[in-house]
Order: sequence, then C-alpha cells, then structure tokens
Amino acid sequence: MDAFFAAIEQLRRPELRGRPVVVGGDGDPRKRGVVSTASYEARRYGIRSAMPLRHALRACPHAVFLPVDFETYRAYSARLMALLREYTPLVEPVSLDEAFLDCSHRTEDPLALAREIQARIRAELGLTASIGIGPNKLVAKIAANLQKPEGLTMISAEEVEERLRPLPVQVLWGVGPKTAAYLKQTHNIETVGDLQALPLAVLQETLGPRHGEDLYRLCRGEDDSPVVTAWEPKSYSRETTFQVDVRRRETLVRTVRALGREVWAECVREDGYRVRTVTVKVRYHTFRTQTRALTLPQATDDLDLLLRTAVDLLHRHTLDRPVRLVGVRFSGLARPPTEGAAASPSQTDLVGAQPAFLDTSRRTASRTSS
DNA sequence: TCTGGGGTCCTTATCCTC
DNA sequence: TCTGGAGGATAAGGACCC
Repeated sequence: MDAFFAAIEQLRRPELRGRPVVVGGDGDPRKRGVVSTASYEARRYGIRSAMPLRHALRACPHAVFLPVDFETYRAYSARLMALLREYTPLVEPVSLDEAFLDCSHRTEDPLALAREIQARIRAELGLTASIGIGPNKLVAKIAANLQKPEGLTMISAEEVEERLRPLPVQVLWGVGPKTAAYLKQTHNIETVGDLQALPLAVLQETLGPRHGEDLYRLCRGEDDSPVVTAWEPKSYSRETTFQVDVRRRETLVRTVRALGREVWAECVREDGYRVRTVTVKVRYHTFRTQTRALTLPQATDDLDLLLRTAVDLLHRHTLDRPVRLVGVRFSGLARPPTEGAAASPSQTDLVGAQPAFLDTSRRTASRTSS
C-alpha cells in the first residue's frame, strides 16, 4: 500500500488531502519518536520513515503531525487482506500494508488480474496499492518497489537477471546499510550486477558461508521461499523509550515490571504460551544497548516468577549511566502440556498462527508506560 | 542533536557432555 | 589420566525487516 497510515488519515479527514501529513509517535513532533509514514506531499520535504520526528518538524514546520492509530489501520488491513483472499487462499501478510499472493494457479493475464485488484482496492477502500509481479517473492517485491504510487510492474523469469543488474544492492533481502557499505568498501560493489560477477567462494569469504550463499542466489533473482499463510511467533516483547533519560533504579524497576505484565498478558494469558527465556534490554543515553537473558529450567506461565526474573536481570546491568529505554522479551515459547490426549493439531495450528499486529481482535496494548 | 517498537535470523563466544 | 574434537545449549550482540 502507498503511504498506508498517512493515506488512511487523509481518507478520513478530507481537509488533509494534498497537505504534508506525518504519522508517528504520539503525534507531538517535539517529543521523542520517529516517523512511521509520511504522505507523498511530506516526502517532497525530505521526510522519510524512521526519521526522528524533531527532524521532520524542522524539515517541514507546517506539516500535519498525527499519532499512530493502529486500531484503525488494523481494521483497514483486515479489509484489504480479505479482498486479496478472494483471488487466492495463498496470501502471506508481511505487515499491515503488504502481502505476497501466490497466483501461480491462475490462468488469466497477470497484468489484467493486478489491475483488477488495484481498481477494487481503490473503489472499496479508497486507497492505492503498488503491485509487483514476478516468478518468485523476491522478484515480485523488487518489482513492486520500482514504480510507486499505484505502480504496476511485471518482471518475467527471462528478464530477471537483466532487470536486477542496474539496481543498488540494497534492494536484495538481507542487504541493509551496513552490508552495502561493507561490499562497497571490500569489493567496490554497488549494484546487483556487480554482485552477480562475484564468485560464490569470494562472497562466502566476505559475508560468511550462509549469508554469502544466500546473496549469490538472490542477486540472480533466485528465491524458492514459499508463500506462508500460517505462522507461529518466536517471541513477545515490549519496550519503551523514556521522554527524559532515567537514573533512578526505582523507576526502572517499576517500568520493567509494567512491561513484563503487558508481555505476559499478551503472550501467556491471551495466546496461551509458556515462557522459558526472559531478556531485559537497556539502552543508555549514549545509545549503547545491552541485553541480559536467563533461560529457566522449564517453561512457565507464572507471572510472579517471570517478573522477578526480569527485575533480577535488570539489576545485572550496571545502570551507572542515564537510561533512555528499557524492554522485556519472552522467548523459548512452549504450549502447556495437554492432559490426556495429545494436543489437538487444529488448536496448535490456529492459536498464534498470525503475527500479533495482524490480529484484528486484539486490543491495542498501551505503549506508554511511566 | 538525533536516533520507536515489534519482530526474525545469524554470528560468535563459552560452557558442557560425550 | 590427559587431550582434543564434535555438537548442543545458552548468552550477547548486531543486522535487517516493516
């Protein structure tokens, strides 16, 4: 979807159409937070996702700043995904505003099919989508990003290597700013074509056996990953950045306990998992981030034990400098042992089979603590 | 001066067992 | 008894994704 959050805000508040709209944080650009989505009007001022709100304010003081309203975006997302599932049951939601569709069973012209989907999204949701068509997920995703907004790009299997060649390496999965800079520095690589020229052995030597081989295939547009419709979470977490850095241990303890309760409510009470590993994250004012983790002898649903563990882990941090963020994560998830018969597969498969942010029934957890 | 929050996955180090 | 793998589990950090 194009500028999804901002487009929804402009849709429900017509007076915002044509104006620069920035969605992020709690909507106050003088406070700590980053841009979630900028409307295309705001992007003209250089405003981008992940940019600090204060920077966005400086770049465009007359922009309209709005808080993130996940509840509403989730509702639009549910309608979008339902619409997509009319075309194929094989829909893999990547986030609220993005999905892969496996349409390999469909026989009509792919471009005509994509145009129909775009038209229906526009007519029924009032929003625009960009679509990429390719022989696999990687190529479809790259294609979708080539033309926006409301773009439509198809890359056939025969054209893949050639179409990818001129693109910057960062279009490939797993290549972010660090890896891109490293490839440039070590082998003067900037484009996917540069990468295609590198032998497998050199890539593996540069990036490690696993990542090297992945990239060797990805830069040729090779990707056999399936469209996955069901999904089990591996961890649940909550973290919070303080508006002002905190020195008092008491405040940190209180916040860790509050975050722990929130994670427990979602992970254990709502989704029915037991937890083996607790991790507490601390980010100091310097932005140095440290984690301390403990794996319990066995998985538990005991709130008191989990909170005590979290507080113990907090105290294993030095906490000798001002703290800007604390977080709590539960992982090593297990299902409680079922009495009598083995666990019913249907239940095992259904519960938690969707990312939490896609669950339309879920209440929005409070993201502000202390 | 600034740098959110929710995740996944990989690498490396270390400890332990066989 | 000592030494040296192999391999699993755990812990910590970091890159990356939306």
